[in-house]
Amino acid sequence: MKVTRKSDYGLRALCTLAQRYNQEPVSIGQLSAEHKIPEPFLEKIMQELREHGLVEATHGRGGGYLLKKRPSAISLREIVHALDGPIALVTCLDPSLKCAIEDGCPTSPVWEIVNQKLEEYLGSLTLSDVMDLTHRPLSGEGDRVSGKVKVS
Amino acid sequence: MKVTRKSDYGLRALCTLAQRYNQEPVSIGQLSAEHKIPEPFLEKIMQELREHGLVEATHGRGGGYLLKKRPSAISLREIVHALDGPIALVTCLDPSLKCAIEDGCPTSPVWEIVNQKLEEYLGSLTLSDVMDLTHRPLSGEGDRVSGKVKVS
DNA sequence: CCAAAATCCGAGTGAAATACTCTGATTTCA
DNA sequence: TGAAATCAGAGTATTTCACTCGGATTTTGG
Repeated sequence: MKVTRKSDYGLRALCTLAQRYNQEPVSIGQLSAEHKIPEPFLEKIMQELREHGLVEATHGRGGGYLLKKRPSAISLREIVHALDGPIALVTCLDPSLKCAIEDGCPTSPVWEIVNQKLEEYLGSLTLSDVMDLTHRPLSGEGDRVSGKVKVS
Repeated sequence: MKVTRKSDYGLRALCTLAQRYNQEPVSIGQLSAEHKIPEPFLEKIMQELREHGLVEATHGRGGGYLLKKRPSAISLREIVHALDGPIALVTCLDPSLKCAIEDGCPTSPVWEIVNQKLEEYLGSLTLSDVMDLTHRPLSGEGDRVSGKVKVS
């Protein structure tokens, strides 16, 4: 039950791009230095994000990556989908496979529900929300609301 | 982002035990035949469930496993915890490890929130709910409520 | 009492997924 | 034209997963 490092690294990089939204492009070198992510690995990640239309790249000297949409229009769900693929909480739910037990599989209905809940929730969180949370971490003051992110 | 087969298999086996709550114990042989789970693997799974107090075993002829609590008192969360360990959506969140980036990790706050949501949700679903869902699958009739399980 | 039926326990293994790396090509701009 | 950047695809090491194996222990029916 894990989000891969790819998704986590990708999200970190996107946070930086969100901060510099509408500014100069940011290179892999800068991003990997800032977040201590291995360069060639991050390169792959950024490529996938580009292929999924979350980011655009400019080549050559002074080049790098830019967000293609505003931070509040990019959901966690999109990011995870781009890097880890659609969420299939259980192997059964992977559309490319078929459940061994054809009829009346006793568990897939629940996993489907949980899966959907998770997708919905990830869909409701945007890059802006992530940045808000980073700058005002959850500590002490009980339940807090920031934007549409409710913790309790 | 997957629940392991262990958790899925464990849940299936527990469904059977829930059906026979307060009856004779059910052996690994019966359980593995019913759900097409490899016997020695299921044996391990049942042992872990016992170690976590979800199930009790009786040895020898006619022996097998029984639920230790009523089905409505066993949550999906407990089951997953017993078999896959506490949910750590991202490696960072695993209490036994430490985040590479000590301060101001830009992503852990979000993952923590999502993690907690997921735990809460799994905690709200019980074995009884799972069984209700199995017998009345979600199809056609739009959003439906069964017990405290809300799908929409 | 003893043999069969069950669980218990610890170690081991094969395959797949994850987390990367490497090499070289291509684009862009100063 | 060459340095700085991305692009593209193949390759590899490590870890996790999904399961196996062998033998000990407990219980009960006959």
